[in-house]
This record gives sequence, structure tokens and C-alpha cells, in this order.
Amino acid sequence: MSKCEQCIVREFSSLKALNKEELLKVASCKTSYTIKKGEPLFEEGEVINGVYCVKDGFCKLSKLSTNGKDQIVKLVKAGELLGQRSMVSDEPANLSAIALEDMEVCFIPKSEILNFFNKNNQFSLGMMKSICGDLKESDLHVVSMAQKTVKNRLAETLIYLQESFGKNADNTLRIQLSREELAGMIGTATESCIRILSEFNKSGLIELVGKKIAIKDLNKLKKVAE
Amino acid sequence: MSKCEQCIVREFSSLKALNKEELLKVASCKTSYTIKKGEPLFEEGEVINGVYCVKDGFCKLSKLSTNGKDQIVKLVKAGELLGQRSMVSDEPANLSAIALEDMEVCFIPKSEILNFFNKNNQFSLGMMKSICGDLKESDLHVVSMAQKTVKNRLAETLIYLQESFGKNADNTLRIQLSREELAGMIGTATESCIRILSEFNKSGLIELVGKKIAIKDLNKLKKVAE
DNA sequence: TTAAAAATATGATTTTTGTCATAAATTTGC
DNA sequence: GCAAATTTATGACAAAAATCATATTTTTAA
Repeated sequence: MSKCEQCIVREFSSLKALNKEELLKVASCKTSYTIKKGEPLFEEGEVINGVYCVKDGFCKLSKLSTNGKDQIVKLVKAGELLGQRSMVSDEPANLSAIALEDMEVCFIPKSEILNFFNKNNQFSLGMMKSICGDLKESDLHVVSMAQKTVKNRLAETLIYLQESFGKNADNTLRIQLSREELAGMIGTATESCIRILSEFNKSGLIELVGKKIAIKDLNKLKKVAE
Repeated sequence: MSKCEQCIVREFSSLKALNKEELLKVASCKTSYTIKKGEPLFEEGEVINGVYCVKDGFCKLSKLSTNGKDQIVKLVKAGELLGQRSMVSDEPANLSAIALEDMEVCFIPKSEILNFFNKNNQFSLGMMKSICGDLKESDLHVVSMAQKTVKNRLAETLIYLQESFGKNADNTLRIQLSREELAGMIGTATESCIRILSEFNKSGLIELVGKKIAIKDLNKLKKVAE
């Protein structure tokens, strides 16, 4: 059982409002997991009963649409909490969480979190702020999906991926999604996604290095994103 | 100054967790307004500094997209609170709120709400649940926008309007949106919206009574919505 | 190592949706 | 009550995007 005091999740999430004593309680009740790339942390409809702390790795939150395609609603990285909404609403998961690379996570049971809600107002306020941030993002996402073209959205998404997940030494995006996953983020057919990537490549906005993608002209790409 | 005890907002929102004493405090600090149809309650980017209680009427929450079109993100009816996200995040409004019919609202200053956060855990938890409900809706909205056709979304929206806002004696939708607003909800061009309405009309799914809309075959419409 | 499977890529075609033009109906302001 | 303005409606066309087919490359697994 490791301590939670130095954990990256404590640094970036609402857990930062917990004091030493509370952190010890968390450390004593948490369970740690390793999730392999491609494996689910939880799936849509599953009862979660707590929150997951992402210590390392990325995952996608997605929902299966009635047309059979997977829509990626959000990407989550180290330092963030997962499952807050389900826990607060007392509902099964609305989205599936699938690891995009090997992950290290900790699970904190609901009972413990609810306990902190009652004793530590800064903690509840922090979690409320985090959920509010998600809501704002999601509303913006709706507007983008509704009003922008696939080309706009692909450009927007590539910029988001670079800004949120960084790049490798060779300038390619740190987070590597398959073309199908990328299409699932922007809400389009895989072929359309590939076609526009190829077009961006030809016009020098990006460079395709095998399956990897490097942004070549950020300013022009921003213009394409509108 | 009217009392808040019997107010519809108290019945349906997180205010239900407030006790008599707290309600008296709210009653003494609130301000009441009448908003005429078409007028804004607040606009995108405005600093709000509190929450609005909708006592009567409907309003739309919308955002101006980069393409110049207004995307309606959510409709709000009597009994609901407005501006919770901005208040919790301590940010200007992300969306504009425009009355769809004459409204009666009360404004409760932020300081008062934050005070309740510190003293009444059921109240904070209630508000957190309400925001979580919005987040779930918004995520579902993203999936619908990304994966469904305009036809699917129009059918879906008509059903939503009837189920959430009811119908008049003549079976037409209680809430009356212009074709432009309806297009703004489903994220399409006004002409496309009109065209599909006309198509639904011809195939007997709905009936167009002047500008008003009546759902004729709910089951078939549900199938079109997928 | 190599065959099979999966992912990426691209062309051809169809469907969906947006845009522009214009007409008809309705609402507004005097 | 009537002209002007706005909203609704519809046609013609263009643009965007999906689908289907197929080729090429990469990955996987025996």
C-alpha cells in the first residue's frame, strides 16, 4: 500500500483539498490496478461504486451509438478522476472507459468519497468545479459537432491532441489513436477521416509518419479549425 | 417580497434541501424580474454572480458558433435553476439565456448560495446532482449530433419537445419554436429543417397547423429517431 | 518467415445536407 | 387596413460526407 501524498492525481484533481489524515484514509482503502492497452476500466451500464484515479496512461470515454459506431466523448489522462458523475448521480456508467495505453489506476470506494463530502467542503466544491469543467467542455463539443464541418473538426481535434497530450521527440503526437478512433472522436466515417488526413498531408498542414501524425503548420491548421 | 416556501423552483430544484430558516434568507435577498419573450436573461460572456430561479416560462440556452449560427444547447423550464455552472466555476456565462415566452424569474446572489454550500451538505449534493444530470444530457447530445442524421435528430427533438413541454388542447406542441430555432436545436440549416418537417407532414408523422406542429404518429416518429 | 488478418489508403458513386433563388404566407408597424 | 418586413416553403443546384469496392501497407500469429 503506497501513500497518496505524492501522487499525481492528488496534485491535479479535487483530491488536492484532502488533508494528511484524509489522505491516509484514502491510502488505506484504495485498490490499485494495472490496465492493459485496449482493456476496459469499466463499460457503459456498469455499476461503478467509486472513482478511479488515473496515475499513468490515457483512456478514452466512449458511447456506442444506435448506428453501431463508437463515439469518443472525452480523453482522460494521468492526474484525472474517472466516474465522478456516476457516483454523484448514483447511476450506472453512461460511458465506457477503455485504456489507450497501459494504465495505472487506483480505485476509491464511493463510501469514502461521500464521507469526505460531509466533512470537507473544499473537497466537494473542488469536485463540483471539476464536473462543471466537464459540462462546459461537453456543451462546446455539442456546438462544434452541430455547426462545424468534418474538416473543421479534424483540424480542431489534432490541435487539441497536441496541446493536451503533447508530442514526441520527432514532433509526432504523443497520443496515438487509430484512424478509426480519430474518426470516432470527430464523429465521421473512418474513410472520411483518412481522406482528410491525406489532404492535410498533401497541403503541408500535417505530416503522416507511418500511422503517426505530426503537425507541420499549426497556424494554418488553426484557421482550418475556424 | 414573496415567500419562497411554495415556489415551484423549491419543489423541483436543489433548493428543496433548504430548511425554513434558509428559505427566509433566500426570500429576503432575492430579486424578482419579468423577462419578455425574446429578451435575454443573460448573454454569453456576461458575469452573472448568482443563480436564476425560473418561476414561469421557458428559455433557450444557446451559443453563437464561429459560422455565425446560434446553436441551442438546452431548453429550460419553470422549476429549474440557471447559471449554476458559471457560479461554481467562477466564470462568465458560457451560454446565452433568451426567453422563449414571457418569464418570471428570481435572482439569488452567489454569496448566499456559497453560504448554503458551507452549511447544508444536502443542498450542495443536490446541486452537484443537478449539474451531473446536465453533463449526462450533454454527453448524449454530443453522440446524437455526431452520429445521427438531421432527420433522426429532428424526429428525436420533436419527441423531446412533446415529452418535456407537453401539448396544447389541439395536440400541437406546447412550446413554440420558430423553424430557425428548431434548426438551431438540431444543428442544421433552416431550409433543411423546413424541408424535413414538410416531408414528415406528407408522410403523416406530424401535422403542420400553421407554424404549430402536432405529432400524429409517435411510434413511427420514434423509429425515425432510431 | 510467412500467410492471414487488420489497418490504412484511394477511387467511384450515392446520399445527405447546405446554399441560393424565389414564392407564398404570416406578422408587424404605422 | 395595408404596405413592408419577416417567416415559412419549395425548387435547383452545389458541396460535403457516407458507402462500397479494392489496393496497399502494416501487424499479428502460427
